[in-house]
Amino acid sequence: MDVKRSYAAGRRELTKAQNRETILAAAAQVFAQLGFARTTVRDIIRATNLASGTFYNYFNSKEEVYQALRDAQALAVRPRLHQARVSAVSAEEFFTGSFRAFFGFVAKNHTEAAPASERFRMDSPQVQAGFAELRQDIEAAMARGLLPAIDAALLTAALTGVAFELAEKVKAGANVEEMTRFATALFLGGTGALSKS
Amino acid sequence: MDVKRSYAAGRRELTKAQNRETILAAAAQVFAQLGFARTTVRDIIRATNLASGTFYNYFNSKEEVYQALRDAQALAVRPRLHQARVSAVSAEEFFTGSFRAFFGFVAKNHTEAAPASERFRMDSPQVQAGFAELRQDIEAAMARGLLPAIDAALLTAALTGVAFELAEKVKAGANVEEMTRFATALFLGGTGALSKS
Amino acid sequence: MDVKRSYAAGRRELTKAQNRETILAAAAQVFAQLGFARTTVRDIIRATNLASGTFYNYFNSKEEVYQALRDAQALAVRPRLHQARVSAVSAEEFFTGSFRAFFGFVAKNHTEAAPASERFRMDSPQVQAGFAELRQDIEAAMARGLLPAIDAALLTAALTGVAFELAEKVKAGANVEEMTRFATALFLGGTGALSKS
Amino acid sequence: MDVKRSYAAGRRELTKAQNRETILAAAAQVFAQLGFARTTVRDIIRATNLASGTFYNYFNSKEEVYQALRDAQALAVRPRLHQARVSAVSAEEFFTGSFRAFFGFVAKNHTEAAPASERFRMDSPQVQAGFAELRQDIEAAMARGLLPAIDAALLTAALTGVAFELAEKVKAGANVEEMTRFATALFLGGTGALSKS
DNA sequence: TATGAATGAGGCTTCATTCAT
DNA sequence: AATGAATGAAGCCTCATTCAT
Repeated sequence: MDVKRSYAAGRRELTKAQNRETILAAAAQVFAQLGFARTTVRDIIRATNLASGTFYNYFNSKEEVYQALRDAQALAVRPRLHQARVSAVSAEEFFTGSFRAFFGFVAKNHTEAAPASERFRMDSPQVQAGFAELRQDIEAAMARGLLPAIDAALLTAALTGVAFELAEKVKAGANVEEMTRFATALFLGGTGALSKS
Repeated sequence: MDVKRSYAAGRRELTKAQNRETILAAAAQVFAQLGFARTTVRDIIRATNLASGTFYNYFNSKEEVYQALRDAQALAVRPRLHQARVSAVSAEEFFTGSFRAFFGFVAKNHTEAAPASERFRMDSPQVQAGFAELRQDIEAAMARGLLPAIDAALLTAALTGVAFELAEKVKAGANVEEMTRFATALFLGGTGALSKS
Repeated sequence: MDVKRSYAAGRRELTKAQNRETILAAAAQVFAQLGFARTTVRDIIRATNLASGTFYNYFNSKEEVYQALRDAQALAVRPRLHQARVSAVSAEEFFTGSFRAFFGFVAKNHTEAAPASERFRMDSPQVQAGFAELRQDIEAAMARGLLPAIDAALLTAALTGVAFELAEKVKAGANVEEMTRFATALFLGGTGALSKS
Repeated sequence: MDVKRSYAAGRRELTKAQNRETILAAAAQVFAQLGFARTTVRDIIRATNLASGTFYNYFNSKEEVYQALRDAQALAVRPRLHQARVSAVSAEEFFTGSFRAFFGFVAKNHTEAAPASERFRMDSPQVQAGFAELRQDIEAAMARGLLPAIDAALLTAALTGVAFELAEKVKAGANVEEMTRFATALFLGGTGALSKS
């Protein structure tokens, strides 16, 4: 019976992980199709083979699923962004590396959203941590003399705004390198000017 | 009889206009508190003294109310932005005037939003028209030689992203002039650099 | 002022009658289009130029409008049916006259109903009176020796059933004379057989 | 585990079947009391111990419930009617058997309807199939020489009209045999006359 | 742990009707 | 008498969540 149990437990573990992934994959698809607001837990369940009750063994709400998805994305993209920034030896590399990594990620990972769906951004802990990390990297770069010493909070905000706005262009098919060049030049020139003002 | 009718009509229309305003005001408050997605028509109605059915004499959905709010805002702020841009005689004036008008409007008109609520943007015709106008103004400024001839679509996106992102700082209490200076310097330097790349 | 008042009163009378007719005409059309069950008072009002409140100066519900329509129809067709029956000098004339008058009326007065609409029959007082009259005419015809002395209640029911069922064929385009011949022969032969059983 | 599952499934399905029957029984009662048009889904739910949402696990609308009821009735009565007709070796048997089966069924299965409620007929597939079957049986009987060769469509309509109209008498307490005799004689004589005209 | 039917709160909307003008 | 906006009851239906199996 011990053997049986441990075997069963092993199977169960596997199934647990699989079910979680099943739900996440279904949710990613449904969110992309309907948008977050119009998606219901039922929609997610219906996109799987699982029973409605099973959902609640893994998540407590669609918000939790959404955060898990965002966290997974952030976990996937953050190290790359961070790496691009800490290894930069010039301001140009700092910006180019960051934007290229971000736009590249967006180009690869975005799914077609419903056309008229609302645009929104939910600040999950991981996403917030991502922005905090960006700011820390900026401050570190300023300390290293890579970037001029300007207001790091505002620069973070500006970078974020431009990155997300151009990301829409990328989703619409724009070229990653062109977006990267544009954003890099904008911030290179912009931070140069800010350092003198 | 004519007098009576016109008097009656006047009274009626006054009440109607008042009710419309009542609903819009309630909706603005509830949207700010709960965010658009979590707001229901019932929430809006409950924030007024009106009966549930009355809502439908004025709007067909929360989306319609939202668009009416956005349109009203856009109508209020667009002429000012447009004016600031067409009267600019230098790139600096172009950016400074635009950002100052926008941040000033945001500082005066924003309502307290729930801190972690989703951020979203609904593209009502008026809002879209506002972006189209921005782009046309940019292109006109390029034609006038005020701005260097760079990709107007990308510049529009970047301006939009920075403006909305810094607007959050303004809502959080940041100084309008400081935000204006920062954004202006960023884009002055940025567009200068882009024109040479 | 007296003159003025009486003139006004005259106008009003006229308007009153007109409004009633307006509502009845609109109701007839809407009932035909939507069926009785799916028709609402609002639908009827919307099919007129009148205000919603005005409806209640003339009728208290759609049921009342419906009865008024049925009564008007019954009033139009009953005298003809009655006349056809009392003037009959043979059983054949009795049936032929009745059916021809009924089918002819149906052919002229039916309006296209929604295809999948429910079929229903509301027994307004006038309609009930119409059936009572049929039965009386039947009994009178039996007394005159025109019809054999069989169960008048059952004969009334059978005539009614056949008449309404064949009326559907008439509405679908069947020939009035053919339906009349068929029904007449059926009841001539049928009553003959019943008198011998 | 198999045992457990099948047991559980058995229990579940039992409850499901019971709930379905509960809803159907409640609907039959409410339809009879209020008539179809005035019945709401809520009325049906209120006539059970079930929660409002439960209704929608079984039916999507009152129309669906109604069709289920009609279909069940049609399924119950059609084979008997069909059997009575195909086994008939004379016109008299054809009519007698049909009417007796139908009136007998009505006498046993009818529920008390509100007296002045509308009478209506919804043409569910099963009901339509019932009429089609009647017509086919009639045509087959004509082919066999049992019935004279007259217009089968009109005969079907006439039989239907008389059957439903006399069924009202049965519901009101009339004797099944007497109704059967009356209807049979009517159609025996009637078809005889029609064959000669 | 998985299942999936039951639950009932709560969303949306329409409607008949009232009543101030 | 006519108007038409306001009313709120009441319909419809979906949903997140529970819980017996």
